[in-house]
Amino acid sequence: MSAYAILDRVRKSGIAHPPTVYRALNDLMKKGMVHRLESRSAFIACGHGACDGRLAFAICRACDKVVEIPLGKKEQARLLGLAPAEITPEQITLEIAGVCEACRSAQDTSA
Amino acid sequence: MSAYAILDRVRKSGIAHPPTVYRALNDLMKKGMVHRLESRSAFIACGHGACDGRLAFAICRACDKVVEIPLGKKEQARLLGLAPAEITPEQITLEIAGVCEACRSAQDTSA
DNA sequence: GTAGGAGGCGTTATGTTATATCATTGATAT
DNA sequence: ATATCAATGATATAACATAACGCCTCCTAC
Repeated sequence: MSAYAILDRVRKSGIAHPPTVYRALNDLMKKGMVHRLESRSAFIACGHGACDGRLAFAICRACDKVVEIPLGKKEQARLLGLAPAEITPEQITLEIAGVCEACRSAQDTSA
Repeated sequence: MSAYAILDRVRKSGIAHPPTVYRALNDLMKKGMVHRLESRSAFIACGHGACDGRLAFAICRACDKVVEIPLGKKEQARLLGLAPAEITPEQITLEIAGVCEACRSAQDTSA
């Protein structure tokens, strides 16, 4: 969901302004309960309640379905290792866009 | 640079409105001459004139310096392979945030 | 050559995402 | 009780992006 979609939802249950929503999202992200999809400027509730490790995401470009991909230590290390010597890596953003099974089927049908 | 930073620059050399800039950026991106940094909502000129292959980026969180990281076929395949069976992967977004050497030194000095 | 239409470009307007800033409330120590 | 500071609430605006329209050019058919 976008931050403003969230805002619309919570308005019904009380007051809410953009900064309130963003503050809540930031807190939840610190706790690993919400993740941000950089390539979509959107947010998603963690499917596991809370994640500690780093995650990648697979995102359907048609229906926006998102699948979390936990990154093992080896994968994390490998990804961090891609950074040039000049930049000490700290954080990984990995998002894989594609088409999910359902949308691919729908596409075939319409074609 | 952000799209609006570009806009400010080109205003001096004539007319420019946001859609003009975004259209130009989109064309240049198709040609591989400009890349978009999803995690920053910003754009960068390709350091190589033009890239055909997929790229990752390393970005200094302090000074916004960006280093392009060409992804070899093996790395691309490995990254695409992280996608779950449910989603057929098409595109990779990989951005590594960190601190560059210069900013790390500056930090040490001030500490 | 000129009427009609497709596509590109400039422009206006607006939509979407995010944060700076100030006010208010509430807890804490004295 | 009151000064102080932190957390929350609210206003306003900044930053990023695109929808939609009109004009102009260029191509084509006649």
